[in-house]
Amino acid sequence: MLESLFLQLRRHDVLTDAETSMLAEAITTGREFDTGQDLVSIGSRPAYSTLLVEGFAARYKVLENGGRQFTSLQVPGDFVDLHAFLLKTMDHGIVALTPCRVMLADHNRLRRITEEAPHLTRILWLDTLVDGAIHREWIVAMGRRSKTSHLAHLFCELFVRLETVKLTEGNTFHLPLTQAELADVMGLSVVHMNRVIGALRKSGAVNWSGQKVTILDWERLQAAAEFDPTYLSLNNEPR
Amino acid sequence: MLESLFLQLRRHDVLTDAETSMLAEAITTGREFDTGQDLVSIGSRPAYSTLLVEGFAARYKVLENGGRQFTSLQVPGDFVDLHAFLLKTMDHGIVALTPCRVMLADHNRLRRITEEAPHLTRILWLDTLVDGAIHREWIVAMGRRSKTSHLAHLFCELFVRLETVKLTEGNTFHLPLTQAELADVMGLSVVHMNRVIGALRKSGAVNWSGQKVTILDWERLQAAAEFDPTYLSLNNEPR
DNA sequence: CGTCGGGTTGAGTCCATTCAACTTCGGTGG
DNA sequence: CCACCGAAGTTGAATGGACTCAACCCGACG
Repeated sequence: MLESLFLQLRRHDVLTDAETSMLAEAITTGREFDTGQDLVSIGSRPAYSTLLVEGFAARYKVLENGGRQFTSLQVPGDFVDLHAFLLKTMDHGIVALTPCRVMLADHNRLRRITEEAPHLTRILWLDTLVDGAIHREWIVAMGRRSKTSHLAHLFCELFVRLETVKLTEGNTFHLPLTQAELADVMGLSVVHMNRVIGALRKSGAVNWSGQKVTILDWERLQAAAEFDPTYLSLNNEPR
Repeated sequence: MLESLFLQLRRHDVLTDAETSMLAEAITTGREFDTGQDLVSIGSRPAYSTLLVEGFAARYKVLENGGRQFTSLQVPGDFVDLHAFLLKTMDHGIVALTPCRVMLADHNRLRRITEEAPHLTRILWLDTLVDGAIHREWIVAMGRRSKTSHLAHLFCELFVRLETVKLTEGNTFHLPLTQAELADVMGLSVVHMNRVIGALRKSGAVNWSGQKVTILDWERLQAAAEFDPTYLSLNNEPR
């Protein structure tokens, strides 16, 4: 159940057996959610952090006019609300985009880790820092990239992140989002989202149909996106 | 020199004298930068983290077409690149928007803190988590708020953050940004930025002229921005 | 007095939105 | 078996927002 998490963490640095088992012991009972349910709801003060084990989820905020904005997409192995361990109060919700299986890490256990396992603590801290780095990249994409470039960047990012947790096959990956949900990622209307997808499709670098994204020309996609994976901190080095 | 930092950290939780002095000892020599200089440059692997003591700075990325996007604004007391302690490689630059004075925290000292002072470690971790929360709020603003609402939100955020470090006077604060720089925050052209500012000014909730922002009607500004400061984690509680 | 950086304004173009219609596809019930 | 339905995707047309290009204002400063 925890392989995805460790695949992610071990891309950043080596984990000892002791660290692995200490973290594994902190993560207990699972739970399942249906599509559309909140894994974590806004305003809550969870006593545990949620590890996404299977399925896709997203962090979001809703405005008074009904507009919804996703602030991140979460894939298996992501600690979707590790930040709540210290932020205490959730300032946003997390919704299941597909049926999801999660496991829970008790905050008391996490606190114990910070007291007894400094290196493991740094790795968990790093995990939240990568989240922040992704946020920054999204801000850049929303502010200064063209819409097709933004979409291309998103595909690049998802491909790399899913590759880490072995959820790609060759140059394809499963993307169970509707165009309306993607619009809530990119801050567009559904109609325009559809046209941006059409444009990128026509460019020939990538195809997306039936929940399946196929990268036809990685070089060209990466160039269109100006994608530089540095921000994902994928190299393994002492932290 | 370090008051601003401690004002910020102490809004989140109590710091003991031992923690205060341990952190203070980790933060050494200062340095000064002129407007426009990079405090930290993209691609670098700093051996220390930079604490902004005086002045305004911003994190940014530049795209191939020359477009620049700020991903955060930094005010005195902000650890502008604490994340580099674990991310190692800077994936963005940090530029001085005014003359800046900074101090440096050696990464070896920070590592020692993670090994000897778990609670202080959690507070520093929290500091980076608040950064992430601000990023999320910016994503929401860029994606789904109207432009005037986005600007109003930014003013609310800056007011609250500057209030924490005692850089407000009544309902005014000093904002040493050009409209072009603000445009790089909001992802707009300079011309349109100017019009958005004009619109917000005309609404009467806030005024901005000569580097001085005056909030004329906080209630109305906050309503226009749908500003909820929860994401800044300003309540003091055990972390 | 002239220059330069920053701010402001107008006009025209392009982009993104809304509203609306229509398609496709799976699922469900008569 | 097929008729119907709803969710997702696609397309067209009209409106309004945001961009570029360009001009001009203004105050600081040499």
